[in-house]
Amino acid sequence: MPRPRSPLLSVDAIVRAALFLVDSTGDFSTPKVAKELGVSQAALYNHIDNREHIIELMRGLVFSERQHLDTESLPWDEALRTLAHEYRDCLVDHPRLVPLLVAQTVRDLGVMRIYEDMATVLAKAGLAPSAIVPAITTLDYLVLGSALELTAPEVVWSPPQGLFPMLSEAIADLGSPAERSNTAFSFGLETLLAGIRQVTKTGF
Amino acid sequence: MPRPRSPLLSVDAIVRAALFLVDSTGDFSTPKVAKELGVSQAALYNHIDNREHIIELMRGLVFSERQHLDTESLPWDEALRTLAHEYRDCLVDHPRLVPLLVAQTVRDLGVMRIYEDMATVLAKAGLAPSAIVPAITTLDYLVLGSALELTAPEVVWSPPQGLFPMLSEAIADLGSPAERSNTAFSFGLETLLAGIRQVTKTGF
DNA sequence: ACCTGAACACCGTTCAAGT
DNA sequence: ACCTGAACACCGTTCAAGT
Repeated sequence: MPRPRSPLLSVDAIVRAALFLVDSTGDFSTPKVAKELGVSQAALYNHIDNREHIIELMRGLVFSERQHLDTESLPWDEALRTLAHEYRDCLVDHPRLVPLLVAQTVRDLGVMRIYEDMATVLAKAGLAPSAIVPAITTLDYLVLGSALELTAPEVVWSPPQGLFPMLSEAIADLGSPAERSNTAFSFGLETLLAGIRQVTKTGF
Repeated sequence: MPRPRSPLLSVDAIVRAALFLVDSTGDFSTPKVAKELGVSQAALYNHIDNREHIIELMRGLVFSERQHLDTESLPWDEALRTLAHEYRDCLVDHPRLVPLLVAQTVRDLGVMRIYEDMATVLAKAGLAPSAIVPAITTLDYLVLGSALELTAPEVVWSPPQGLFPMLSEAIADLGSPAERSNTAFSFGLETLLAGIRQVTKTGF
C-alpha cells in the first residue's frame, strides 16, 4: 500500500496517539505509535523528526488547551493564582507526561506565553526585575511537581516500623494522590504569594 | 572466565559505574555499565534486580553522602534552611540524575531521613499537622527543580523576536545555569519560609 | 509527497551451561 | 555463588524502493 491519495498520517494524529499511550501506559515508543495508527514505523519519519520532537509536540498540544482568562483587571496575587491554576490544569489530565517533559528543555511557545503573562503580573506586583525569573521558576517547579504527585501510588513514603515517627504521624491522615496534589499545590502557591508580598516590601 | 575466586562485581561497583555514566552522558544502560566494568551484560543480574533497582540505588548513594549538621539548637527557619541546603547539596554534583529520580517513587531510607528531619522542624515551627506534608512536598519540588536547572543549556527560554517583551527583559541579565539555579532555589526557599511564618500566625 | 519492508545498532532481561 | 555466551522481544532511525 504505497502513497495513498489522501495521507494516512499527520503530525496531529501522531502526537495524539503518543499522548494516548503516555496517558494509558506511562510511556510511548515509535513502534507502538505506528501500530496504534496502523502504519509502518518508518512512516512516522515523514512527519516528525525524532522521539524528542514528538515529546515537544505533546507539550505544545497539552498547553494549547489552556484557558485564557482575563487577568488584567485583577489584583496581582489573584491574577497570579489564576495563571498558576490555568498552567496546572493543563497537566492534571496528563500527569504521566511530566517525567518526559522534565527531561527536556522547553521550546514550546504556549508555555512561553504563560511565562510571559506571569512576568507581566509579577512586574505589576512590584517585584524587582532580578527576582522575576526566580519567581517564575519556583512556580514552574511547583506546577510540575504537584502534577507529578498525581502519578504517585496511593500509599507513598511508607516508612518502615516506626523509624520515622514525625513523618508517620504527618502522613497518617493524607488523602488520595489527587487530594495530596491539590493540597500541596495550594500550600506552595499561597506561601509563595505570601513570600512575594513580603519580598516586595522588604526587598530581596 | 567462569566464577573467579574473588567476585569481579559488586552492587557498589555497578551503582558507581551507572552514576558515572549518568553524570557524564546524561543516561545509562545495562550494556554500557557492563562494558565499563569489563563483564558480560548478564553478570549484572547476579547483583541487581533490574534497571529501576539501579536507579533506586543511585538515589541511595547520592543521599548517603549528605552532611548531617546539628539543627537541634537552631531556630526553626534556620534549621529548615540548613536541611534544605543539605538536601540540595546532594544533587548539585549529579543534576543529570534528577530526571531519572523524578520518574520513580522514593524507596530510599536516606531521603526518608531528610523528610523526617524536616517534619520535626516544621512541627517545632508550629505548623499545623495537616500542613506538614504539603510543606515538605513543596520543598521537595524546589530542591529537585532547582537541581534540574543545572542541566539546562546556557541560554534557556530564548523567546523569538520580541513576542514576549516582559520575559525577554527579565531574562536579559541572567547568569549561568549554576547562578540561576542558586538564585531560584534561594528565592523559593526564602519565600517558602516567609509563607510558613505567615501561615503559622494566621492559619491555613 | 508519502508510504512499505528490510535493515542496523542498541536496549533490558532470561536462561542454560560452566566452575 | 557468580560468571559467560546465546538468545529474545523490543526500541529508534535510516534507506532503497514503490507510486
